[in-house]
Amino acid sequence: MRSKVIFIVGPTAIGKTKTAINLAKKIDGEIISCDSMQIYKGIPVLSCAPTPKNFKAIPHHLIAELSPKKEYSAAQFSKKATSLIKKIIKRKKTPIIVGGTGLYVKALIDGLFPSPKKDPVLRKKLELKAEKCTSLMLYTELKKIDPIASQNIHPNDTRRIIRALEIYYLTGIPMSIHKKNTKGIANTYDIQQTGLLMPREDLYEKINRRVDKMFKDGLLDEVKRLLELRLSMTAVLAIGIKEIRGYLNGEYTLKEAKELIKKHTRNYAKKQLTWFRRDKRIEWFSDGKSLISYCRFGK
RNA sequence: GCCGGGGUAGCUCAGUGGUAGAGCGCGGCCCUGAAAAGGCCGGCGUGGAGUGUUCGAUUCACUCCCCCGGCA
Repeated sequence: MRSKVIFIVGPTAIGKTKTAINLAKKIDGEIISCDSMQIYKGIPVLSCAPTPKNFKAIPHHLIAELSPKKEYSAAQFSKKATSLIKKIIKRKKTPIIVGGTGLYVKALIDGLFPSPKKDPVLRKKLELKAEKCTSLMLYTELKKIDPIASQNIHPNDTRRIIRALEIYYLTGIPMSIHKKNTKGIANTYDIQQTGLLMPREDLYEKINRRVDKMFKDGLLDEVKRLLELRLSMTAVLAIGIKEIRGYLNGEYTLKEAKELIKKHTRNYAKKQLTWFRRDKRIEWFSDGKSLISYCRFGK
């Protein structure tokens, strides 16, 4: 019989962390964070990471263990998480993957094809080309070498065009061919994907309240400290950093910075919902209790 | 009360005698090594109310209502 691996996904602020901890207590699980920001050290408030108190009750992984000076990616996550799952199952515990970073979930479940890391030199070259000759030119180039992949990429989406070209130039094989050879943990384990959902209006309200609380919990000082470091390209993208920097530079008031953070977090939640809605394997629940009960006893 | 400015999308506003747009918001979508990123699509409207002029009014005229300044 295949071992069970549970996923809890959903938009930010909906209560995944709390639900996961309650579930872990009931089924003797260990939590793996599937989140592009919680991996970083020194940003507990900004990333809304579980508190050390939670850590004591339930083992947590991939939280606050990477310097914000370092980059992180779906591939790194997938690799780390796959090996953690193996270890957790060996200990006769149930892995619970919790997080809102949709691509990371997909990378883990369905796999990433073995592909080259980003090549900064080649990328720079392509970026310069895009700047000089417009992205349409790169798009035409991609269309020639990989017509299938180009169908799902918009001519304006320079970043995605560059990645597809990069893969081709580094491997000699078009991305769409690579894509057929992916294997994720879905081949090895019994995946149970669950999600939390609530009316949009309520969620936005909850997000607004949480941002207020983040400020009370010392967000401003945390970001000030962070800004003294040379942040990596990925860490610097956490919602809250550029907004607070704008305030510190005198571009707008603290109140305005706060409203911007709320807005950007709401926009982020919306994008997460679009991403997860697409995956028909997810079982949705409107509260943590019914999710937990489903994971324990089935429907 | 008088004088001036203004009432158009959820908000801020543009424009036109042939039933309306922009930015933001909001909604939908795409997606493999930056994903809290990047990209695409959608106007969501009783044009303050009414009367008149006109083939035709959101646009012109008049009356009323409401907001903002100034004078009383």
